[in-house]
Amino acid sequence: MTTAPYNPSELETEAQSFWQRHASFRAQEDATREKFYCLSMFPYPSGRLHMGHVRNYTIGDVVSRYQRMLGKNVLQPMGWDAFGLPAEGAALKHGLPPAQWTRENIAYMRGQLKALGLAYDWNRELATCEPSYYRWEQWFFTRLFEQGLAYKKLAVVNWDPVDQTVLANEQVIDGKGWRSGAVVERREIPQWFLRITDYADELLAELDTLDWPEPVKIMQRNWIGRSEGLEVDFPIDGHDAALRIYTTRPDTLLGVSYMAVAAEHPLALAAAAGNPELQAFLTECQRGGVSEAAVETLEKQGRPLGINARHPITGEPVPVWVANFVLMGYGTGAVMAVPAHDQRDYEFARSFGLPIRQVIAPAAPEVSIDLEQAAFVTDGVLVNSGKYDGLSSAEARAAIAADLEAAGSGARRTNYRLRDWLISRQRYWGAPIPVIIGTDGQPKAVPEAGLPVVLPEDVTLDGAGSPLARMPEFLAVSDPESGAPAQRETDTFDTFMESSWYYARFCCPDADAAMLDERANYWLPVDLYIGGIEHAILHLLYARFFHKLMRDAGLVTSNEPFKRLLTQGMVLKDGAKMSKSLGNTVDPEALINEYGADTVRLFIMFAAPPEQSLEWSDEGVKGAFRFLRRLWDRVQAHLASGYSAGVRPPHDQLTDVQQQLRRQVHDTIAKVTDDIGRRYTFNTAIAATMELLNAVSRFEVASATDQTLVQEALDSIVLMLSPMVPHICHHLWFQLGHADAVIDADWPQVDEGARTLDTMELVVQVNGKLRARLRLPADSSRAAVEAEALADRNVQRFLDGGQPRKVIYVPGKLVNVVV
RNA sequence: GCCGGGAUGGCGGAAUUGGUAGACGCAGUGGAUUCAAAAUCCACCGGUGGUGACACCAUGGGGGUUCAAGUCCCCCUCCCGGUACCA
Repeated sequence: MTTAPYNPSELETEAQSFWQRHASFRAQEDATREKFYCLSMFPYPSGRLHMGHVRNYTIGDVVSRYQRMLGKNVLQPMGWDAFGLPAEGAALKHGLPPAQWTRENIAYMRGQLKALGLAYDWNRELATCEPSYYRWEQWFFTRLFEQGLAYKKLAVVNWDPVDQTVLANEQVIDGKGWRSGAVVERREIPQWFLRITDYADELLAELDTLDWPEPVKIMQRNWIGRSEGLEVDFPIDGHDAALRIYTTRPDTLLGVSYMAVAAEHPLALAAAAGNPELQAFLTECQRGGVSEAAVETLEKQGRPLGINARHPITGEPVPVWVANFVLMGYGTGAVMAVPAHDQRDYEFARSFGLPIRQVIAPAAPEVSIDLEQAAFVTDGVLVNSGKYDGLSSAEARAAIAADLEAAGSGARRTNYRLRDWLISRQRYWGAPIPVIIGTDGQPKAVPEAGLPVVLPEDVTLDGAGSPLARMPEFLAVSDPESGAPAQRETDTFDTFMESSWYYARFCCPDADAAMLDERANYWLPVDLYIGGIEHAILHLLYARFFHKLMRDAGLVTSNEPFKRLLTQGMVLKDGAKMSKSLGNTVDPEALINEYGADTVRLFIMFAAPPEQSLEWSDEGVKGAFRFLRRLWDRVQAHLASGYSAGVRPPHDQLTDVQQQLRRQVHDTIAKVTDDIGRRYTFNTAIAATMELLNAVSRFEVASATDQTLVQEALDSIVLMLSPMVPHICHHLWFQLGHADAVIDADWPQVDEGARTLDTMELVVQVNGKLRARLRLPADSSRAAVEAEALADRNVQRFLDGGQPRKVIYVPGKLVNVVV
């Protein structure tokens, strides 16, 4: 009998059309069933799928299909994070409207996703650039605006003085504009914000309730950066207003040797008036990008302003400096500097010859410090601090805070590193901010009847600001209160706004009378969210915040959007991230055409565990293909063996070899279940099924019972692999004689009775070094094990006639003889 | 700069709770099959020494804790992610 060879392209098309015909992945709310909402981060439609997408979506698909086999009601949707900067870049380069470029990319990438055989409910597909989506975001913003949770204030941006436009941090390269090459300037403009800081405490506290990777939670905690400290006012000679700073180290207050303010600070501006040299320095400080990385890695520069602050305790004069590493708008735009106990202040003081005054000594006398080399930054005991001498840092913090509060020059305060979320962008390709600048100059929310504010799509970009500002048909509107002619806001939303609630809209994408309806509370929260580690802070924090806003607006009942999180690593080639600029990309589509989607999926799940970076290997892909062909051929050989599978005899009536095969089948089921269900280590799950297939290949079939056992093994392998390589398993399952599709089969059950062994293997160490192996009855007593271990020839050799000082026995595993 | 992560054979990785370092796969070597090649199958496959049994060395570098360390602690190097307007 000749059997058909493995032909992935034919078989994958067939399986996909089966799923489509049966609407297999359509998700229906059903209160009687346990739900599982599995979500992979939706893609930005950049043009083509890359391997990072393939990895992300395969992981989600494996979990979804596995959960379905456990009997859950699974929702796995897909959509498009469609607004964003690259569309504007492409528009400038190719001269076509961002909307057209975006929609063409979506159409192409949708086809690529379908070719991967992902179990999506395509009925729920959404794109954030559609008014049917962003109208609800606009509506929600108007609610936040009315509640005071959205507001406008000045903020610093990167300004390209040649292109006369605001630049994204990414568009600032070495302090210069990406297109013009002009030196970027810092400029303050009015911007929209959301009060995420109002939710800082809750965002911090509820991290503890989440089943997320600990590093991600730590990063979010550090980002929120809650601190207990003291706000201190330093009076300024010749000024009415004091200089206010915040410090978490009031214990070092007596060690202050200078103050530093931002270049935009009123004190700096006042001092520069009539001082061209200082003015030139302030202008110099305006140069360069605003990103924290750019600012913090600058060479620290400063100038004395020639004015003094008064120390709030000693009354001594403290010189005020302007410094390029202090930013206006982060905190108060001013800091106190204690060079002896802060490394950055130390380096600045060293550069500019400022005093370094020690006020903290190590609590343990044996610890020596050297202020000639570095600052001493840990807590200790106060010295050179007058009446506070001898107090511990903690005691001094309390005492100094109390004294300053009593004197009216200080106040204890909880502070956050987290800043309010800047949501306005001076860009075209985004959701218009639904605001009208009234005749009185005040911003007013667009009334509900005026929503959505539709973004005009037929535009030409020229790289100099938003085209919306030059479109009278968009700009002209009447003041919602007075009816008089007024202007629309031309800023658009940060695209993180769209990605902060799409997971909820997937639950009810067709709701046209509300942002969300009751279906959202059936599916939410997302049970498993999968995406790149690069989103560990911003996207995930914004989405958590937005969820709480929606909860407080009565739209959802849960507190958190994503119960469990899986952060996937990057896909690398030759040790570097795949990117067009490096020319090391691998096109998933070409590989699917050559080997089939199953091979691509299998390799990407096998090459590394999901959280680690994954090194691409073309040879490894071939190996994955060979394995699938071996699986295919093994099933064909089984079907052609000439024996018929029947009822399996009881385990204890099987031969040793038969029992051994069954034991491996059920050991493997147990391992794979744990690997997929708990550990998400798909690579080791695949390795275990490969070993099982190797065992089946070695197993000689010479009876109906043998055939029955091989059938059990192959059934199990196909079931366990089906989440990862669903197309080939769809066919093999039917070939193995099952009437229903493998997607509707139950996950295999472990037969514990098949796993018991009546012997155990122990390793014997002498002084922690492996010296022998023993095979003993599984029920051997400790005394019997020790006796056998000590009797071993090699163990005797290493005892060298000496007596064991101690014998450590780890039951079932190891004996360590200590001499 | 700051926050988080990583480093194991020629390569990707395994070792799940401190208990056999190198599972599984790739590459390679030898053999079978073939007119030949591809494909497939079998065997070997960290280093050094030894015919061998086996011994010693070895998980980025240095130190420590422990009967026992890839795993825990301290210090260091390099690489990666984030750093609020890339998504």
